[in-house]
Amino acid sequence: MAVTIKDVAREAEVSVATVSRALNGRVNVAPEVRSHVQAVAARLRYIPHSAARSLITRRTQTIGALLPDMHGEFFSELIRGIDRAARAKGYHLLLSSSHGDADETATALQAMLGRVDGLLIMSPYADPGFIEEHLPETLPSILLNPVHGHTRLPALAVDNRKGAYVMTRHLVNCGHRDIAFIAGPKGNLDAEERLQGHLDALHELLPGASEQVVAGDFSEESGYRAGSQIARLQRLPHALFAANDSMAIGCLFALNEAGLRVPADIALAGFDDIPTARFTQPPLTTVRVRIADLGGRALDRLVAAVAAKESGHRLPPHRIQMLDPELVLRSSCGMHEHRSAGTDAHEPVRTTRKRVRNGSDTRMRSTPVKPKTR
Amino acid sequence: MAVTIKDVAREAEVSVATVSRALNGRVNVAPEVRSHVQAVAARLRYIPHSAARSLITRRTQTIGALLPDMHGEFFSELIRGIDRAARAKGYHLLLSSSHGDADETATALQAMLGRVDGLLIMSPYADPGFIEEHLPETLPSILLNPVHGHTRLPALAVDNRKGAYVMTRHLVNCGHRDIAFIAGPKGNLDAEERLQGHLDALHELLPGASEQVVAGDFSEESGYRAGSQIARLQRLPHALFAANDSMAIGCLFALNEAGLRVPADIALAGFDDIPTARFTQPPLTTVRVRIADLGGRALDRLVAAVAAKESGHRLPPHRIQMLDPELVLRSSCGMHEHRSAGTDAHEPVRTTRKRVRNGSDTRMRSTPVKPKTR
DNA sequence: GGACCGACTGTAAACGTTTGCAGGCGGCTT
DNA sequence: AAGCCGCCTGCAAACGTTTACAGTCGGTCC
Repeated sequence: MAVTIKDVAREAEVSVATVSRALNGRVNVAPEVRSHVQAVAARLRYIPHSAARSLITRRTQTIGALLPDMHGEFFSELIRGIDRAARAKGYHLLLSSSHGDADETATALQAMLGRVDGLLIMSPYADPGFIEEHLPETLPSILLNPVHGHTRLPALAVDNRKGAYVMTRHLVNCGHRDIAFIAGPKGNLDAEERLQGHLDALHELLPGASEQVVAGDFSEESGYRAGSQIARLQRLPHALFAANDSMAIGCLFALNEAGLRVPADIALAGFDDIPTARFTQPPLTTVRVRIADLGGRALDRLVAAVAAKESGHRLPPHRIQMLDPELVLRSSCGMHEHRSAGTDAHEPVRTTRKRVRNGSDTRMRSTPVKPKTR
Repeated sequence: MAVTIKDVAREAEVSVATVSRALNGRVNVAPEVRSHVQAVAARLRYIPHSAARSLITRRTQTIGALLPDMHGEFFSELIRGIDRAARAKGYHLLLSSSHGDADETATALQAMLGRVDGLLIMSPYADPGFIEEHLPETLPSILLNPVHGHTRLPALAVDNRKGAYVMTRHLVNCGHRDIAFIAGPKGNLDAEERLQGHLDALHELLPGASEQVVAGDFSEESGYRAGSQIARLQRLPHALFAANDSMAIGCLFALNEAGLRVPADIALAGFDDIPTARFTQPPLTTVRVRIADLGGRALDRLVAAVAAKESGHRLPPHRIQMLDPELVLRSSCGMHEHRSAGTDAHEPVRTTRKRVRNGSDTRMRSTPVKPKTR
């Protein structure tokens, strides 16, 4: 049916071996033969059968991405980063997302196993036991956003703790002394790390301050509930730090409804910098995660691992690489009313600022910008 | 290296043929033999080599998705729809997105060719010439959001025209007589269809009304510019209809800056229902596109085409299938001030309303809700 | 002029599966 | 008791590539 290498060989009056060599850019094929073969292949619209090739070469030129059920900008940015990097390296991307539970994730993983050279895994269920159970030792894999205890796999993660720490420090620097935290779901690692970062900063910078943690689950509704609850308190906190932007936005609704003005009556900050954060009233101060970068770097590292395996080299030691998030200062934190952001300038890590398109953002990076590798 | 079917056969003391039949659920294998083989395969952690299988079966169980450079919710929803449907049908998803120009798209397409059973194409460059040039006749494919003249391929598209028509009709029903339109980029099909739908409604419902079309390019900035320009007019239109939400939001900023109140001074509507639309002040009336549905249906149809091809059936005639968008009524259109939404009830198509979570949305569907197939 | 060498090309094996075909074996029918 | 039939199993070919190895051919060196 389809045209194979044999058809090309017959038509070009050479052997299949020569066709293969000519088309794959091997040396040892006469230039005129090569161009002739290429011409014939193009004329016949020859498409190599990648399965046959994979069978003999034992590589698929495909990496798999196993992702959780995600929405919006976070998902699209992550994919963009992975996809771009994959194409740059000549790999295809096999995607499996939207897994609701551990079983689904396991099934999806199993289904990918024969078909990929490496695996990028981002999953709340990918704990060491799960990995041990379902992932062959020999398949190069990278974990994204894990820190699920320790696994044998290398990992890349956003430094949630540092991000939350820096935000809380910023709030303190703005003059807020009484800071409440709206937490994410119990058992969610991101949520717990953010809480921890907040508490660390609190204890360190405001010794003796009481911990005020309100429950939430990352949903807008839970933010709304937390906001209403807080608005009813006798003694209002100075500032609210929500573990993600969605909750911050829900909270903002509740505060508005209660007649409280942000940031005049109470300051507010979020985490993630979802696009909507720029458009709330007032615009939301938050923590930005460079998501596309996260995906791209993960892929680059995975490809390196695949290459290392094939050339028989020992893989470099499994490291967990942390990506620093950056503070995005808008007006909801009240910094312009209490103290200028300059207060943060005494922090030990170097900071950079730049004006961006919107005009109302001020970004601060907590570490020097690294030059892009490659 | 890896464990193959032969290893399983040797270990289970049967032939490879029996292993194959046992594992693939063929009939004609004794129950006890089957379970024994399964046990051995599991113990050995046997993973079938999918390339070898593809080679002989001539199917990859993979469909490719060729997508343009997209951001945010639209992208993630589309992928979600496709991914879910693919998994339900037992197909893998090979993704290639973020293509900036026709050459890049062609390269990505070529790279997919040997590896997929079918192709889902959404690309501004996928015109009939491009298709003819790069896509083999024999590969089942479906176009998403095209209507690029006519191609030999079946297609699924959002009915931009109808959506814009219905929105303009709604604005007219709200009492607005003087409606300006902020257009999308020239040459963009979505943009042109939306403009056309608006103009159709205008001419039909307000005969003799003058066309007021302001240029834009779908970016927030262009919406802002359009808004400033309109705010400076001697005679303000009653309503503004932006060809997408981003421009509507930019425009809203400009109107606010100019001291105009929405909807009291001027009504505003958008298109797409991006998440941010719920959070603007006032919340934005817009047109919702059920994107995940679009992706899911496209995949279902593609799989049907693949199956048809394999069973040798003639494919059903290539149809373009239109998906109706739905009106999302919030307060920016001023409907509650001029006329109640009930005015729309005389429209010929059936409408349904429901309260949604947010409490401030009223959705109207312009056609009856179809039961989910399967 | 013969041996050797280098550049190129062809032959054939191998990759891991699926599946058509044939054969074995037990039980049932006549 | 012989034949038949149906269930189950094994043998071996085939899928389309890549690549080790062998071979051809013309030229160069002694």
